[in-house]
Amino acid sequence: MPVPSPAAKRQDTLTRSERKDLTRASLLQAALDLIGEGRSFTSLGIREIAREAGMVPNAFYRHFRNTDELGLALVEEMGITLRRLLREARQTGVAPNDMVRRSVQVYYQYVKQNRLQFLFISSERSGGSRILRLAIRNDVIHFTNEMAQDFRRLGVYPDMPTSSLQMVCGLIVTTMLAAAPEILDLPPEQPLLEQEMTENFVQQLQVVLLGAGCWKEKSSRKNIDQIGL
Amino acid sequence: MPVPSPAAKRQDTLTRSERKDLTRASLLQAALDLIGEGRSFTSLGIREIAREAGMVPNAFYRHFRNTDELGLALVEEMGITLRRLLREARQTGVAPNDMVRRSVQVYYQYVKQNRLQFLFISSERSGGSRILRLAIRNDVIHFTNEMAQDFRRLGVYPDMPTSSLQMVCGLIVTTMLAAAPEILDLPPEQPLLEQEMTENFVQQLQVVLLGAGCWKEKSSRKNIDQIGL
DNA sequence: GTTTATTGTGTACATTTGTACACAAAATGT
DNA sequence: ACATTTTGTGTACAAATGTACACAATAAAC
Repeated sequence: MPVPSPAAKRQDTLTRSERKDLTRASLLQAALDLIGEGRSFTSLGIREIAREAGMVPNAFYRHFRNTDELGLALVEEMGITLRRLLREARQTGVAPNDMVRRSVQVYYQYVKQNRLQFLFISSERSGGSRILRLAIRNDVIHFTNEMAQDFRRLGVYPDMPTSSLQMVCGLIVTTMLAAAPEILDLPPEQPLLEQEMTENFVQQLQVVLLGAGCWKEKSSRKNIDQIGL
Repeated sequence: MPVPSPAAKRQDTLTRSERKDLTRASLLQAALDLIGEGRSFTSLGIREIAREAGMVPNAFYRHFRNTDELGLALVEEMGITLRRLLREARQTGVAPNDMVRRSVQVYYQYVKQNRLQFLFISSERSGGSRILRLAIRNDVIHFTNEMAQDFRRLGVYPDMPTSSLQMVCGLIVTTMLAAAPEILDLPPEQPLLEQEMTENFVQQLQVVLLGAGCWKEKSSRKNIDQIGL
């Protein structure tokens, strides 16, 4: 196995697997582009994707066995996008007063910047292929758990048991993900609608966070989780 | 225009438009059945639906111009289903102590009973066709507003301004709708998973309702809705 | 330097799709 | 009673699709 100076790949020509990865990436991008043009992933065909990627239909099979497999690759890509979001959110910190509003703005920008990926998971999260759906749901659960860990590290709701923390984060994530398609459908350059929606979103998250605070109290007041509102 | 004794339609043969409505309904049902078999509405074709309904492809055009139009009819059907849910929930009353848990159980049963419709809106709410998406979103908004009116009538959060009430109901509806696909994907006859999921769902709604209570106080403490958690 | 494995191309074919057109039956309007 | 409209059928066809097979180029392995 040569591994010819891995830092400096050959000046002009790339190694085979590098090129393969490139065309593979262009297939993924082609699928995303088609989604961006309003087509839904579930209704995409092999030929369509290959055509958009500028290759002959059969080339598709060199990379994926069917569209579902390509979808799974997109889900994986989405996973790292979500993890990056969480990392950026972590750096934003938790201290300032209107942290919720800031986080919402960050998220808003993030959704718009990664438009195609959010379009994809928004529609496939409860859509077409069961395999994709479960894969996405899995990623969302991971995301939720990481968020809960962050809350714990940052000392948000320090007295709350981990399971409740996860439950609350699940609620937050649900709200976030539900906001994504509305953000994406918003007509561009409409600062009024934009602000209205953002404000609504902020308020909803504040309600959740306030509720989590009360929940903690109630749950510790009676040591059983049957609070019976 | 005869209108031949509208209460007693002709014994054996039905009027023309009645039969038309029947086949139309069978087209709608065929689409739902296909969805129930795991196919996604966006990827359904005219021929496929007509075949499932047991008619020749062209007959489809006597009722809908394309699949989107059929989708809109399904959305309309869904609208009355949602309204019925709200009516039943109203009759359940608001008084008892663990009302949330009861409501969740009612909703859970309702989703399972109207499985196909919830499958449909769950996947098309952020899926394929923009027209469908907006139609569904519109229905959801109506549903949310009716729920807010009910809250007002029943005296829940009496001091809360209407706009905040709508915001809170939006959060509840989001949570409800997000729960639907998970309910539908649950393997049948698994009371443990079922109970776990229900419990999580109950807790999330309790957090929201608790938060709405705190929100009211905070919002009236400072008369501006910029509370800055 | 020769062999082999990999990646992409071209051709091919059976299926399926949307839709157009002409037609049949039968209910409705007059 | 007759003419018309409505609703569903049958045939037809161009276009698109998934996939199989044989090939070309070329990087990788020996």
